[in-house]
Amino acid sequence: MLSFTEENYLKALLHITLEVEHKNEAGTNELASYLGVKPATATDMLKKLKDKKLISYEKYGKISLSDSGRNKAIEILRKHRLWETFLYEKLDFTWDEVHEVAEQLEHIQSQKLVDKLDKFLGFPEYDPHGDAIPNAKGELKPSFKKTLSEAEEGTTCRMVAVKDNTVSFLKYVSQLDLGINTHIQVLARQPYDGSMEILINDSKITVSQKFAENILIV
Amino acid sequence: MLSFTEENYLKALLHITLEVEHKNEAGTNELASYLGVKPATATDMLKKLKDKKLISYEKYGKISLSDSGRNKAIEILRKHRLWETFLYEKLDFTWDEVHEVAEQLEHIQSQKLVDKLDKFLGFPEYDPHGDAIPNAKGELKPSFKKTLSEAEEGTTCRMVAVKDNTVSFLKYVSQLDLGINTHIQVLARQPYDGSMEILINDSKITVSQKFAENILIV
DNA sequence: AAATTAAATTAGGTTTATCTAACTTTTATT
DNA sequence: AATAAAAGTTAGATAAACCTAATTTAATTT
Ligand SMILES: [Mn+2]
Ligand SMILES: [Mn+2]
Ligand SMILES: [Mn+2]
Ligand SMILES: [Mn+2]
Repeated sequence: MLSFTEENYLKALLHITLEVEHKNEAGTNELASYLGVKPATATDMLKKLKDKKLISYEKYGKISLSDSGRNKAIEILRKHRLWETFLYEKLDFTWDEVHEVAEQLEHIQSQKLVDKLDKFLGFPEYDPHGDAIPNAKGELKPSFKKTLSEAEEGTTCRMVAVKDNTVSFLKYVSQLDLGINTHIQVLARQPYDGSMEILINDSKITVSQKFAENILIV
Repeated sequence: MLSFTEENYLKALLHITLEVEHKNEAGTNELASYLGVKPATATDMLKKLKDKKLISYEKYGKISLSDSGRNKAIEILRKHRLWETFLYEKLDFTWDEVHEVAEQLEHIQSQKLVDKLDKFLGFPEYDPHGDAIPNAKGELKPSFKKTLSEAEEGTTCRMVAVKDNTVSFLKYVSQLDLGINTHIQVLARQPYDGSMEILINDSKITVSQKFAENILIV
């Protein structure tokens, strides 16, 4: 049985390696800064995770998840996203509130609970942020790649996910009346700073490039 | 914020002091054995809980919960019993499976989650074992006291709770077709060993005194 | 190629929660 | 009242997860 902390290291490695396509490895400092600990602390844990064959790693080398480490990490990701969906769908949490609580719930150990929760929610495929939920077999759909900042002027697209999961970003998105499945018409892009004029629900708004880079579309 | 472990000590103290009416105190060894740790370990924690003013305690003396310690313990008990109810009512867990998972879920920190869960469940008053769920104000109904072993021959009573929460007991109870709200007719009590002949759902069965002492009735 | 910078590790501590073994205090029994 | 037993505490260790400061190795830049 893995500790709470070990699980968080595995999950962090999965997130880092999933962030950039075909990257598949992480550095000690990168991992430490992701987790908010010092590199020395991460080094200690890396030795432990290596002993348990959850990662492959050599002194001064890059880190990558082993098959069993990856499976474990995906299980945790699955629980995280199922719990977020539960909180959002059944308990009326807003999408900016779910993550913090799911960070705790994802560590509850009970295979039966995960399976029953999945069934109770109707085997959802996406969480409230549009992220794919790994299924019971551990299969994870590739994440959406195209951002609003890449949309052509004059086209219409549909928002399918967010890249940034911070409370402040999510609150801002909701405030603009934007959400998963909102249709967005791209009116114009300002060449100077990449800000965009878009039409949603018949109202015209302007968003920054930074903002547009965090909205995923199809 | 209390640690997982500190919470478990408070909860244990509440359980011990609730077990016997007007007892309201516990000993170090009693507490340690309840928690499955050594008395020396408990002594260490007692100093810490005293410093935090969660218990009142003097060296070599008895332990009792302070008001704030009791409130904290009742919050945890509330969460425990709400989660048991959730697992039982919404996820189709059996009543012998819920406790183990609730032991983990009771430590999730989110006031909003507790309130929303309570509402989602329709503000239940009793958990799957017939134990009262403390309400949002921290009010806890007194527990049932009369056991089947005390029922008069020839009378009919209704099962309202169980005293023993172990998996083996609960499974045995279900197997006998007994559950919360089952009506029980007491046919006879064997003077030799206190075993009882009872009628439930038109079938006659015999249960031991030990068994009857763990069935609470009205 | 040498020097500089960045990345990672090691050494030595701290805190929390646990243990064993030895000791002290309290309670019960003769 | 003396003794024995039970209850509880203290001292000293260990393991997990973290830290700072110093050091080593690898990667970049001149
Ligand atoms: Mn999340
Ligand atoms: Mn999410
Ligand atoms: Mn329980
Ligand atoms: Mn219960």
